Amino acid sequence: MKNLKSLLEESNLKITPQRLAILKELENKGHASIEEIYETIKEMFPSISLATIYKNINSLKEEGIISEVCLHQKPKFEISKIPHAHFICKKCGKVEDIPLNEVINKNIEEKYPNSHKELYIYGICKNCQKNGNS
Amino acid sequence: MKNLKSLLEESNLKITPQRLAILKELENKGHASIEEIYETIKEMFPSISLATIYKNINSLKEEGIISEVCLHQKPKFEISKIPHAHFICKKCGKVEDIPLNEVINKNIEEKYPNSHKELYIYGICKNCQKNGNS
DNA sequence: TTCTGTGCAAATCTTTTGCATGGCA
DNA sequence: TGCCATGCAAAAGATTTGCACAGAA
Repeated sequence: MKNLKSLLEESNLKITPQRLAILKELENKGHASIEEIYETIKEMFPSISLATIYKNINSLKEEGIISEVCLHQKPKFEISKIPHAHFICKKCGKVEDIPLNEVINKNIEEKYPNSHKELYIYGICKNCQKNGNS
Repeated sequence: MKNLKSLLEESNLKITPQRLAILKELENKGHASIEEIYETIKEMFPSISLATIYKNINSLKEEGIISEVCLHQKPKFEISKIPHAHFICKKCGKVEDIPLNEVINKNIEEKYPNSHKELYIYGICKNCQKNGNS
């Protein structure tokens, strides 16, 4: 509980019971969706509003205190082809196919055998790196 | 155009101009979102409905003709920590942290230097592999 | 006391569904 | 001809916004 409070103290966000509850839930579960957070917090905190969860998740993300695990991004589609990895630009959303490197492939196969794997690398593409920062 | 038609012929789906247009758009762009598909097709095909795009994208996905690139999945959040990869179960949605393997890490760094990387491995977790197929 | 955060309600956006009509096989 | 696909409109779901009040600093 101490650590969570200090996360907020070191940011531009005020300490509120709602924010502490959200962080506590994330600490407990490791990963949680908006709904999961809402349902759990509502039990001890019946008056909390979904809008508050959304607003706080967005503030906490902007401050870098929390991260979004499945990058929220419009889903895109492609005609199915042989397995390959994807490079997805976090700024412009462009998707590039990249061949599934043998080294990576074997390495993951060792760790997660018999499992359909899909590899995504999120980054900033060459173009966006040139034109503007962050 | 010939190949696209045969994709449908070999499936349980009927050949319609709308479906061919969607596949053609995906072939041209490589990857496209629902909106992008809709906007482009509407130009030559003003009467097409967004619902038709959605329905067809879902049918084409079920037939395995197309794939979803950013797996549509409720976004989840976590307290920010040192870089690590995520294993995400495609069935139950559970997220597991996995350490960023040195081999993988270096390998990607060589290919995509100076780029904030996030690695996701989508698969079926041990639990779901046990309980039921597919 | 000041200013940010909360909670409600409404607005907006995204996706799905029902149904009558149209078109492929 | 039979049945699946389309297009419209409405429904359902997800997320954002505006505003008045409450609470943190």
